Amino acid sequence: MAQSKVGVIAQDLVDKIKHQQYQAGDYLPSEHQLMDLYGSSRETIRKALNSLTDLGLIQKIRGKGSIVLNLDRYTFPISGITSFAELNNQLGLKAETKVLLLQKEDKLPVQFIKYFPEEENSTGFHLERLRLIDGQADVLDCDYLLSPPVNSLPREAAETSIYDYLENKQKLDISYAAKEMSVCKVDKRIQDLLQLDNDLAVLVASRNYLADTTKFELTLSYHRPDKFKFVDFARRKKIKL
Amino acid sequence: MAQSKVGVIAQDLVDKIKHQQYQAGDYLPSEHQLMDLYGSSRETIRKALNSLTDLGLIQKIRGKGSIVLNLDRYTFPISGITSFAELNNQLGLKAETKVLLLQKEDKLPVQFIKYFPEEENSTGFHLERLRLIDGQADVLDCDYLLSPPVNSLPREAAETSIYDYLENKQKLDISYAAKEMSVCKVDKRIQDLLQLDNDLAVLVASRNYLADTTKFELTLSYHRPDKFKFVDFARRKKIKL
DNA sequence: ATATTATACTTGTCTATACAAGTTGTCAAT
DNA sequence: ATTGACAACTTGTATAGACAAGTATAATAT
Repeated sequence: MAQSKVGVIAQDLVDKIKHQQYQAGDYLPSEHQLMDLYGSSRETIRKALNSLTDLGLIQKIRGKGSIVLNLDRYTFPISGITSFAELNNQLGLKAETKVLLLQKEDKLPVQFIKYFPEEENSTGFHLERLRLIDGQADVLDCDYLLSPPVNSLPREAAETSIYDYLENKQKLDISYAAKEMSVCKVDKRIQDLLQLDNDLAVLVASRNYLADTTKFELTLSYHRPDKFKFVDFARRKKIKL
Repeated sequence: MAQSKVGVIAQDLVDKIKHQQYQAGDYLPSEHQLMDLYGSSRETIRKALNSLTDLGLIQKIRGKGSIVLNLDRYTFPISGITSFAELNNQLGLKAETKVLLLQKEDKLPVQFIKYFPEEENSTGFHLERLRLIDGQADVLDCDYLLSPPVNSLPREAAETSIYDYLENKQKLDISYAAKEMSVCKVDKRIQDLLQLDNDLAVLVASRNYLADTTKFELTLSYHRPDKFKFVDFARRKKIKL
C-alpha cells in the first residue's frame, strides 16, 4: 500500500502503537534510534513521525521525544475520506447495506440540486443505500457518481464497496473531499426509512475529488440523530486564513 | 507569529491566495521558481506547500505543478482548534458574548461528569457563555478550565477571548484537541437560553491539550440545530489505523 | 501524417550535513 | 546543600545534492 520508505515506516509505527508495542504515555525511540532501526536518514524518520502527529497518535516535545497519545478511547477519529465499508472493517461492526436504487441519470436528481446546484446538468449514476447496524437503519446514503469520470457502476460494487471498486478496478485516484455537516428537516419517505420520531436528521453533504482535481462524487448522508457521532482530532493552526 | 522560514513562506502563499494574487485553477510558481522568490532550499519550499495541501488550499500534481483549489465557497473549513473570538474576526460577524457564570470549583460540576468522568475530582474554573449573533442566542459554551495548569481567569478575558489570554498572557502553548459531535436532549434551562422549539441541540464535546500533553480545558458547546454548520476538508488517508 | 524519441520541464523521495535550541544529569565550585 | 557550568542527549530548522518518475513539447524517423 504505502510503497515509499516514509510510508512503510509510518505504517509500521502505527501498527506498533495499535498493538501496544508502544503504549500511551511512552516515548518512542529517539529519531537517531529510529534511523538505525529502519536504516534511513533523519528527515525520512521525521516525515513519518509528522504523519503520526497529524493523525493525533503522538505528540513531539523538543528536547524530550515523541510521546504516544492516549486514544484507547473507543472513539477514534475516523474523519478523512473513509468509506462505510472501510469503517465497518476497522470498527468490526456487523453492518448491512441495502441498495435501494441504482440507475443512470441524464441530469442531477432534484434532491441533490439544493446542495450541489453547480452540477445540475451533469450525467451520472444515482445510488441510494440504506445502512443497517444491528438490524436498525442508521444511515441513508444518497450518492451521485459523475459519469465522466466514473464509467460504470455494477450493482455488486454498490452492495460491497464502491471505493474499493473505483480505486482498484477503475484505477481512480481518490484524493480529497469538502464536507458540510448540518441538521435538516427530511421528508416523509426518509423519515420512514430511518424510522424517525420527528423530521430531523443529521445531514453530511460532501463533494469528493480525484487527485487531478476532477470532481467525481456528490454525497448526501442522512443520519439518525441519536446514532450520529462524529469524532475529530484537531491541531491548533499556526497559519491565519 | 510564524517565525520559521517555512512558516513565513506558507503564510505569504496563503495571503496571496486569499487576495487572489494566485487564483483558483491557476498553478503556483514551480518549486524552483519559489526557491528563487524566497531565497530558500527546495525542501523548505516543499514543507510550506505541504501545509497548504493539508489546509485544502492547493493540490499538487506530479509533473505539472500545484493548483490553487477553489474555496470561494462562502463556506471554508474552520475546524482545527479555533476560538469563537478568532472565528468571529475571520468571518467578520458581529457577535456578542454574554458571560453567564464564572467561578472556581473544587470538583467538576455535574453537567460535565457524564462526558468527562476522568476529571471528576479536578479543580478548575467553571465558565458559561452565551454567544449571540445578530441578537439571537446561537451557542451556549460551557467551559471547565482545569486549575492546574490555568492559574487565573479574569472576567475580562472571559468576555473577550480566553485563548488570547491563555496564550499571550499566561504563555500556555495550546496544541491539540479531541472533539466529539453529536445530537442530544437538553434540559429546560438550555432550551430557554437558546429559545429552542424542542429539546434537541447539537453538542460538541472537546478535550483540549497543551503542547506538553497536559489537559487544560473541557468544553461542552450546545448549538441551535438550525444554525449549526460544520465544514471540513479531508484528505484520503494512506495509512490504515 | 503518424509515431517515436529526445529534452526540458514538473513534483516525489531520500540522503548527509550542519547548526539551533530545549531537557536532563553530572560534576565542580561555592 | 545550593548553585553553576558543562556534556550528552533530545527535537527543530535549513541546506545542497542526487536520482526517480510523471508531463508536455519539439524534433526526428518512419
